[in-house]
Amino acid sequence: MEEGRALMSFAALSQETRLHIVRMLVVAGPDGMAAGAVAEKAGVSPSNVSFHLKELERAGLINQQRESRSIIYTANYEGLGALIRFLMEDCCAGHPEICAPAAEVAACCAPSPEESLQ
Amino acid sequence: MEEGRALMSFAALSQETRLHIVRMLVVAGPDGMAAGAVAEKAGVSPSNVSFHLKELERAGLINQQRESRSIIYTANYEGLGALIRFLMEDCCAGHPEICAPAAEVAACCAPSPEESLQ
DNA sequence: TCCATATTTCTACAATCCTTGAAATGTTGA
DNA sequence: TCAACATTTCAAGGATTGTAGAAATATGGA
Repeated sequence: MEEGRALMSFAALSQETRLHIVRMLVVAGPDGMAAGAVAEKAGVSPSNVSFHLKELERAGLINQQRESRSIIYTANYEGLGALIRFLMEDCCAGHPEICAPAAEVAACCAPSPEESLQ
Repeated sequence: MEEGRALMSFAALSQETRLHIVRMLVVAGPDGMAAGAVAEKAGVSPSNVSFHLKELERAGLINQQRESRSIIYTANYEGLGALIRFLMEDCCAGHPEICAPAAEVAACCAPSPEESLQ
């Protein structure tokens, strides 16, 4: 991930409403949510949610696609993963002191491929 | 990590000079760097570097300590690690699609305790 | 075609952030 | 005590960002 994109991503996540939106969309999964639903759940006006959604998309953290009258937004897993990786290897230079705690999280949320059944 | 601190951390990292400073301090390791050295290496004025260092400290990403006339800044490994963890578990809800790539990085930069010799 | 729905774009304004240079603070050694 | 050094604080200005509401765009159905 290039630095410019990382800077945009950090800026995108540094705003409360936008951080909430990302969380909501991650939880919503591949089905995503329509802009209106996001606005309602986040408690902001349609025009305001549109402003923030655009910012998040510009940063590569969410995706959009039209579905009839609605526009459906989904979390961009690739973008979010790339940002975490940037933070670990580019920014923190892979320092074990920093990355070790993250490794624990990774270990418990990402079961190894062959035993991902339970 | 509470949300407010995460927001501050993201804001802190969303500025080019500050991102560079964090990188420099991570690389510098436990010895850290004096404010003046940071300013010179980052190519900004003393007062400007002071402004950014304060912001980074407020966010909990760096530490400071006076050493004679100089003030030595060091990366705050705990703070940086906590931010990565926040991004993985709180923000991204531990989604394997997002965290798996991070797990690879973690695996290669954090050797298991009993074989950290080579 | 016309209307209702869903969303975005535009405009204006307030708030925050970044930069700059000057002045202030704290530290050391003569 | 005084001068030099390292850094921070302050004040001012310009730039960027966030918010609100009105107007515009796109879609689908009567």
